[in-house]
Amino acid sequence: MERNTIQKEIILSIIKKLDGHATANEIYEKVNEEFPTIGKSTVCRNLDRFVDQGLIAKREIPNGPSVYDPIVTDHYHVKCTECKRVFDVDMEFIWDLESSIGDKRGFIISGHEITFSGLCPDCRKKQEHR
Amino acid sequence: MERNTIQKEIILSIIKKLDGHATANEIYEKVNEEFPTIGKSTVCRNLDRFVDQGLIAKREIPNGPSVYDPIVTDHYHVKCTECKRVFDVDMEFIWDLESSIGDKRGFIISGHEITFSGLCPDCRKKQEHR
DNA sequence: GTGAGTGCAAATCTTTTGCATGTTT
DNA sequence: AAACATGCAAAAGATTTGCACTCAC
Repeated sequence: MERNTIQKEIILSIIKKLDGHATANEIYEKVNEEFPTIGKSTVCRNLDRFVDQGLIAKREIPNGPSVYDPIVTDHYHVKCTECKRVFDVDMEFIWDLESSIGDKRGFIISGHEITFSGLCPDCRKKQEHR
Repeated sequence: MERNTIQKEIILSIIKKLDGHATANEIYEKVNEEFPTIGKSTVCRNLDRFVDQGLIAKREIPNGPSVYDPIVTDHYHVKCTECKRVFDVDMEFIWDLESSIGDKRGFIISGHEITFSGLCPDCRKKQEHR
């Protein structure tokens, strides 16, 4: 049977409070401020558990650490090529995207991710100032 | 001035010979068979250089090592949820996908990747045998 | 001869794992 | 008390970097 611990409570409350997403490490650091003895592995383990339970979503990002998201509905992301931060994209989710695949060659498709790359407003401004 | 070395020649010929893609490590191992003294960092450095030169493409895969691809034209990929291997998808590249984004919020979009997830035929068969 | 390129080891970064200890039920 | 969860440190996997040495030019 699953047990309730203070660690879980704090980790979950930190994520639910996010306005965007955060990496496991960022979450660890925030949790650490409130609860300095917590271990990074506890954070990672619980994040994965919350994902399994459907409480939060894990967004796997090309060439970078995954981010955890309090919003579990499917949507897409942009990753800034400069600062590597990840943001939500304002775009309809394409539910039937897999129907665009011609020959599936025996694959059973279960989902998809779209990650745009681009320059975020902050980094663009920094570049203009040069 | 850029110099020609045997290492570069071998690495490039190995990739160009691939029928799919391979991770830096897989390429390193193949190169190592022909040229046992080569270092892994030389392989990684040269792969990145070839990408910059447009000779090959680097495909960044969610939650896994990037794969290098002798085919530089844009296309999409499927990653098997079991064996984690990456395959090409038979699907038109959506050149104007970014026009589907509503509010870009100041982002300058430069590209996108779509990675499907699914079960490859090999792993499916293995599951059926149980 | 000069400096780009190499090879090695070490460092980085993210995530996972082994295990003794602590805590919830 | 028994089982589950935690905290720490170490491991694992991918990639990068520092640096002395080598070799292509």
